[in-house]
Amino acid sequence: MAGLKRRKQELTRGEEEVMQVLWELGKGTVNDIIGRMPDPKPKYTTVATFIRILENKEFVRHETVGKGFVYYPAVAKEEYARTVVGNMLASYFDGSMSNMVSFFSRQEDISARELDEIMDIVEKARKP
Amino acid sequence: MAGLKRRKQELTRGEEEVMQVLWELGKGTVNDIIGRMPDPKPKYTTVATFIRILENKEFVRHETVGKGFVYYPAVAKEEYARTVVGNMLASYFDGSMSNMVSFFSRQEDISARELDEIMDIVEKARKP
DNA sequence: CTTGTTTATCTAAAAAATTAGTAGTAGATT
DNA sequence: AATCTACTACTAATTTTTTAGATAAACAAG
Repeated sequence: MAGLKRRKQELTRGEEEVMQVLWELGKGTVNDIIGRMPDPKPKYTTVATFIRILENKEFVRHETVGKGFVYYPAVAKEEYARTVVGNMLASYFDGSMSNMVSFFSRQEDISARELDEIMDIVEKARKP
Repeated sequence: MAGLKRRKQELTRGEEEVMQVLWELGKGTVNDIIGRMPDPKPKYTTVATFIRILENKEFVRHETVGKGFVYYPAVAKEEYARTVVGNMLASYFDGSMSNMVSFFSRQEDISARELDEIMDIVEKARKP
């Protein structure tokens, strides 16, 4: 478009769904991926197309095993999560993680156990 | 598709960009919205189309002011942020906010000041 | 009151994303 | 070797999203 510009290196929803399966599997063939997808399962060629797109975007690579290909992530889930979280924080919490935590704790969307855990994590991170 | 199913009540990227402006403005005409969009600005009818879609999705409403319409959000930014964050946590952090905080504190993506702030927030939330 | 301006609605073109068919190939099977 | 099978590559149809033109209505200016 114009004012409505794409954020670079973002996956579409379909691409992301395939990546999620591949992150879970570690590696696998197209059929392995389909096997992990919920019903109704997409056709082989549909998933193969997403894989091709993901290889072009350099999110996926493959190696030849026997007659066919085994695909695996070229971008770690954690690495992509950073992008996603960064965009989300920028869009909704002024780029600040503490703003986000603050909002959710006010909303009581975080359980007492979660709060305890966050407390521990932050304490440890502060004095290493 | 099939295995690749849409998450309900999610906005497309273009729709979301218009919503962001409307959330920022509180309320405004189509031209007000265009005025806040980055160059190159979209055409009037482009934004008007997104507004119509957003009204159908009940994310936006309007009132008549003078000759034209003034649009305003029907869904608060915070409310939609919950959906977005919820989906993100489910996809990348096993649904757990503390997992997310943990990951980012390990990555040293959170500054010392942010950690202090989160500490304060969590402390206060724990004993009200 | 006629002409220009603004703006909402309707329609549709263009682009992007999703889905899937077909063909070609290499290896397995009889 | 001829056939069958499983797979990748290529192509394309379909659907969704994005973009914007054309039309019509309301109002303002001369």
